[in-house]
Amino acid sequence: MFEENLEAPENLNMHLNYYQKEDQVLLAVDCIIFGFDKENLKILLIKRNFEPEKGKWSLIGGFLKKNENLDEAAVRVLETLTGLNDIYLEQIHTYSKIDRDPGQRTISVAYFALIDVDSHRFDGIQIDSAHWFDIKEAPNLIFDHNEMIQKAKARLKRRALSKPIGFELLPEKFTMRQLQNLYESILDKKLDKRNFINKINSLDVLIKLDEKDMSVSRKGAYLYVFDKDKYEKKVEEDGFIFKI
Amino acid sequence: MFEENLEAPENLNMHLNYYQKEDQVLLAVDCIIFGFDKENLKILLIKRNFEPEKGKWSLIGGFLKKNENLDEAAVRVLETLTGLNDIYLEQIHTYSKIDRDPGQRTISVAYFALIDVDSHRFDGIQIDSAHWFDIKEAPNLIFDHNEMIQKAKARLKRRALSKPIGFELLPEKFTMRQLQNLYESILDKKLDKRNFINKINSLDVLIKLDEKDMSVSRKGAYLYVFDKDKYEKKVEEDGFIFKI
DNA sequence: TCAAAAGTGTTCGCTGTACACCCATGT
DNA sequence: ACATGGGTGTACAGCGAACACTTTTGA
Repeated sequence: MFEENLEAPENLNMHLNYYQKEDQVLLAVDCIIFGFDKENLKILLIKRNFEPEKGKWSLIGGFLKKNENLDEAAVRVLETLTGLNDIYLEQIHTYSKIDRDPGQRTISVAYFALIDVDSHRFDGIQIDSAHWFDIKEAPNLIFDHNEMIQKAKARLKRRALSKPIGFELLPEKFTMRQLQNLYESILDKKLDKRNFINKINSLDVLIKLDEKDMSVSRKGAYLYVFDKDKYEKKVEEDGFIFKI
Repeated sequence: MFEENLEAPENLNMHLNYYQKEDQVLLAVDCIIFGFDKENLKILLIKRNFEPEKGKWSLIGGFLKKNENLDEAAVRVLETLTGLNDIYLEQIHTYSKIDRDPGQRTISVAYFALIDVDSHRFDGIQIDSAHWFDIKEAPNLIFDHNEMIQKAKARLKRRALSKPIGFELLPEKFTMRQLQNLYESILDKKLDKRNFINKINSLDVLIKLDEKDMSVSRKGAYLYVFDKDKYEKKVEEDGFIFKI
């Protein structure tokens, strides 16, 4: 599953002699993977099938390798799990409590990732014990992973209120209702439909299509796409800041 | 993380070998120490007296030890330098570019710290090559330390706009002008005197003393103290958020 | 015809911002 | 008397928040 540790142990001893005693530590990344299924905010977890804490739910993670930086390690871990490599990733915090991992002193750098659940059907999924949980119904996790999720949720909220980050979680085409559902999930509160739409429209970064999504209502709802070019031009020109 | 290696001691050793060969790294902390001298925002730097990059300016840092977590390491580094141990500290970001330190692969966790320059006269200062620079006039730094400072400044700005963090940087008693100077330094823009005072007063977390600071003007300026109890009570009761 | 979701504007209060003059005192 | 920084209030615009009814169409 995690193949960080599969090379020959030649210069192992050298390093052992120098650093094992005082200074070197294991460095891991753990990914808080948020998803959205057009209805609710989800989080991707795996069930451990090994000891300790076997059978318990955990974040996806892996160890940093010598030839990569942390961002690259997070991308690799994510790609190993999902087969995807074009995912929004952001470093959150580094956790270092001495006994946070009962097995061995391990420092872990938490990342959060945003995925559209439906568009990415995970053909490349490597771990069949992975499961999407509604963010409200996530189980208790091992180690300090609950704490990591709390921080990631706060970060997501903050990001959603400043950058149009939500669009990373949506399919290319989406309805206003879906966008609103997403923001309600992230902010964890109900929003007024008219105020929300007025606000979004005033930002002027969406393109309304002629197409309708007929799958939910009889009347059908217009589909929109995010106009990334327009958004980036605005950021450049007037320091435009997305704010809901 | 994932310690597949905890079932039996044999297993453990096997994995230990793997880890030491591949995964262990040096972990450092670097501190961005902000100070305020009643006039301007400052940053504390030291001149390196060892290779590599000897003679260049750098942040204060040190390596994580086995018996401490990162927060404790940051406290220790700061205390070693300044003799102070009751300082506001906050983790910012972890830097891991492969060749960021030409000497050896080192991952560094950046912290920012807030100190009132005048109240703390650094009797315990250990490194005589330390120097306070005006934030606008800081020299070029080694490695990725410039980048760290940029992020720390952004974090300080954000914090100053939500929590009354500025009071960490001020002496116990301060004038409105000093508080405004501080916020102008942090936000890097001029503020309107009347609007600032009105805003601060409406927050109702300062106590106006009868005492005046006569050192600057002929008229003298009233001194204030931050009412921490009142602030904390407000946070509890009405989820009060400091916002300037 | 009815059920279920989509779509659409206006009003009001608050908050941020712009702005100018008198006060107290030491020299 | 004057120079220096301290201290004070108002008016306006823009934004967020509250709020209800009509439209569409498949069943």
